[in-house]
Amino acid sequence: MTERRYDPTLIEPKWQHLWEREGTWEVSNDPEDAEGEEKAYVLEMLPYPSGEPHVGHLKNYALGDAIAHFHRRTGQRVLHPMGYDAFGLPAENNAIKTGVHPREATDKSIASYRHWFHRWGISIDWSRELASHQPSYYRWTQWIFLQLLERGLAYRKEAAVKWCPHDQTVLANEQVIDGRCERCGHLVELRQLEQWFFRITDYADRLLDDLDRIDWPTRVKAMQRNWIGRSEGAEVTFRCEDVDPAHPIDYAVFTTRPDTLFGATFFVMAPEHPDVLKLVAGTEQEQAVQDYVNHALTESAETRGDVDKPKTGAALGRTVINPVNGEPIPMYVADYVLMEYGTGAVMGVPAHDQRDYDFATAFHLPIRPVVAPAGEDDPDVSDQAFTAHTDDERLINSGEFTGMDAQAGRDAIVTWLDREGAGHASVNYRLRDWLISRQRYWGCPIPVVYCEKDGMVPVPIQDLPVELPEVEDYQPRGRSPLGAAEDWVNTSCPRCGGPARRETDTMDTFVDSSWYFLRYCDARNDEAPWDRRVLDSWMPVDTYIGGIEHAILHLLYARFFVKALHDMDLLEAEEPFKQLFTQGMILGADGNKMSSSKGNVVAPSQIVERFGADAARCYVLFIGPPEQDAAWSDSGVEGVHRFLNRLWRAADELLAADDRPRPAIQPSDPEGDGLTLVRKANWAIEKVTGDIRGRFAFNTAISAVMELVNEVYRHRDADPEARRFAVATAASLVFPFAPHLSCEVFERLTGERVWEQPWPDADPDMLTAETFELVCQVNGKVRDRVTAPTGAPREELERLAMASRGVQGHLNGDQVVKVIVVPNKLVNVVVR
RNA sequence: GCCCGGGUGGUGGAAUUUGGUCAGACACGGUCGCCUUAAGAGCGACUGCCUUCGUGGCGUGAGGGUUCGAGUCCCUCCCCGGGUACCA
Repeated sequence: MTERRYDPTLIEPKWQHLWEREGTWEVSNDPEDAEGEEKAYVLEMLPYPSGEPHVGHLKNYALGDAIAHFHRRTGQRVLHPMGYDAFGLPAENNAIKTGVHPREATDKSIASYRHWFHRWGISIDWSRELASHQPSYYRWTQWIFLQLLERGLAYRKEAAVKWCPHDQTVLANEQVIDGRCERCGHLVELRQLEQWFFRITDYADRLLDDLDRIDWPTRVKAMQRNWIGRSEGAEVTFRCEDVDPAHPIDYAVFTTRPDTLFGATFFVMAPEHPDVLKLVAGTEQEQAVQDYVNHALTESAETRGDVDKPKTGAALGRTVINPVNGEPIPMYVADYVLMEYGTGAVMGVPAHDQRDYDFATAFHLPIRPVVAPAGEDDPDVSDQAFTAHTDDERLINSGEFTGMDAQAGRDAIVTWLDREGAGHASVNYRLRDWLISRQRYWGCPIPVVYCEKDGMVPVPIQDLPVELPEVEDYQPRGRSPLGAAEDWVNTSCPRCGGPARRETDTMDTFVDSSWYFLRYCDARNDEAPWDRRVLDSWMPVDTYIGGIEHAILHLLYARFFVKALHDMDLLEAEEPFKQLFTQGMILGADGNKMSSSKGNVVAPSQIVERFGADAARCYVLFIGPPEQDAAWSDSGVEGVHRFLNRLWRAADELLAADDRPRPAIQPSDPEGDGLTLVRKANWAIEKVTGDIRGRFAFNTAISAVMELVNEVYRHRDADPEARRFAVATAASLVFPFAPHLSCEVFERLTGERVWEQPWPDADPDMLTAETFELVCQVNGKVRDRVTAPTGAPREELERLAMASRGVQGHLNGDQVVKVIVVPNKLVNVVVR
């Protein structure tokens, strides 16, 4: 065979077409086909199609593909599908600007993504492809919505919601970052609106507890725990008898420190609390309180949220009774108390809470310590005693509870409150229900209608999908653009047949992506979202790969969906993603996040055109540990390309001498350089396998193949059969990272399709040499190295070391105190 | 503040499983050589710092400690990145 240059533009399309023609990566749902094979569901987060894919996508899919390929070749039945998260704001904003239907830009972008996934040679089961904007998909998104509605997990309520004045839509709490819209950065306002919610708070405990059952990065788990924010404590009732002693009003507060109840010296309500103005009506405090509340409500979330801001507030001129000691304490309104958390009111315990301390100092309120280290009965409160915590804290100044250990006192006080009907143990969450309505066009319509007679009526399942109507104007004007499609909005009530109007809000796009991994399992099912038997055969996703930016939103919502659907008996799994892998970002060459304004964007298309898909894929995996961020380097890609080229030429040299394709079998009794090569090849098998399995260390896996190839170059005179074995092994091992080159080289050498070959097994006999270099230390310093037989007993190693010249030269006649022998490694002689 | 990560050459990083030699694999960059009319590609050698070149000294953010032996374990601290925050 004539010499051939490594030309990715020739070999890559060749294999891509073959895989496509043969549907190589399609996997059947028929249990008959499984033949006892284990399943592996490998999934990368689906892309939001916008323009062309960028290097982050390349890394994401190169990672997932490597894992999918590895599982296939180790005998697993692999589901590796692809789809598009097609609804969303960028396409819609573009439509507002250009007047072109968002579907057009979206479909164009999808075509581009699809093209590049083929061009990168990602092993996708294309028969399951989906996009969330297709009626055949969102029909089932609506179906799931109706299931949630039926079980009370979807509901409508009027609430103060976060409103983005720029995007003209409400936002979920999770989409508000530092008081600003996560998408456009505008300050978020509060609006009182009737909106749709999903009752995710019902699942707070399970979402928290089940984190212990999944193999996710600790930091993602920590973020979710943080977000759910479970606090254990007690609800305590304070009674206000000032306004009308005949009709006392009870105010509950939540506290995590019921043990400090005797230290409450004041009581504070949030400015939004509905009773604040009622409490001061007609009193001399009315004007001052009114002014303060107005000020607090108009203040931006940002200013108000500033922890370092001095405490402000206004006295209400009323008191409440502390249930434990009957003491009246003054009431205030202050903006450091939030209406959204707990009950919107708190007890002020300045001796044991920083914020209460600051407030008490500003308003000259008494500070009474009630918890102190054992033996201290009069701790110094000027010094913020609450910050110090010791193990032996006891209650002081606490009536009948005085002297109890803090933990026991806490329990005793809660028990007492319960008995007296003045409180009970309670748990609070930071997590709020998920607000899913959006006043935008490009989303999944909410399938309900409003009838004058029957009120809110769900659209019957047989009428799904409620298709998105065509409109002229995509601009939201404080209400959904869907409202303008009069023909669509006006409909008849499914219940009474009378006139009705459709819901015009669409769903948050996170709803679409909360169940797509379920649909892949049975993507072409027209009768149901999935067949449960099929679904259960694939779920859960074994390995899920994506960016850390989805640590809270998407991953929490998807977990909620799976739990809710499980409770409806629609699937077996209780967690969607058994193992999660969060990849790091690829930064620009300057170390900054890639952005067109910085001019540091690397387009994968350019790299693929210049060096080929294999080099591009290998490079993004070789660049560093995949979970870490890494800066792009042009010379780095060249280096990887050089390596692939060297592998190609190593094969080419062999083929130039003998181009008969035949299985590359390990020579039975290699010697000399041949033995070195065979050993190195087996070492590489062991190393690459270990690096992929268990730890996703693709960077070191690739470097091991590089070492093997370097070794082949170092021993060009070795026995050709040993070289053939080494080169074919390198080609086989590099398959998950550079599949095209791997296929081409492997086929030319052996006549076989590499993906049909089982993953190689290392020959244990070739993993250890007969001898090793024994390190001989004296007092921990290396003084000699001698050759010793592998597996030699301790005594022999000790004898060899003691006899070595280096050790003898450093004993200096000192007394040998101890000899440490580490088999197959070293001997350390300790002398004095 | 609280919760997660992390700090190793000029650079990205390696040293996996239970602490076990020689820290720095692999790659980038650099220096030199071969090949070439030349350039490029390719091939090969060297490349932590210091050095009075000695079988020399110093080196994994800083300081302590445990150990025959520490990048790896423990304590104290500093710095960087991320998440979260008047959440009671």
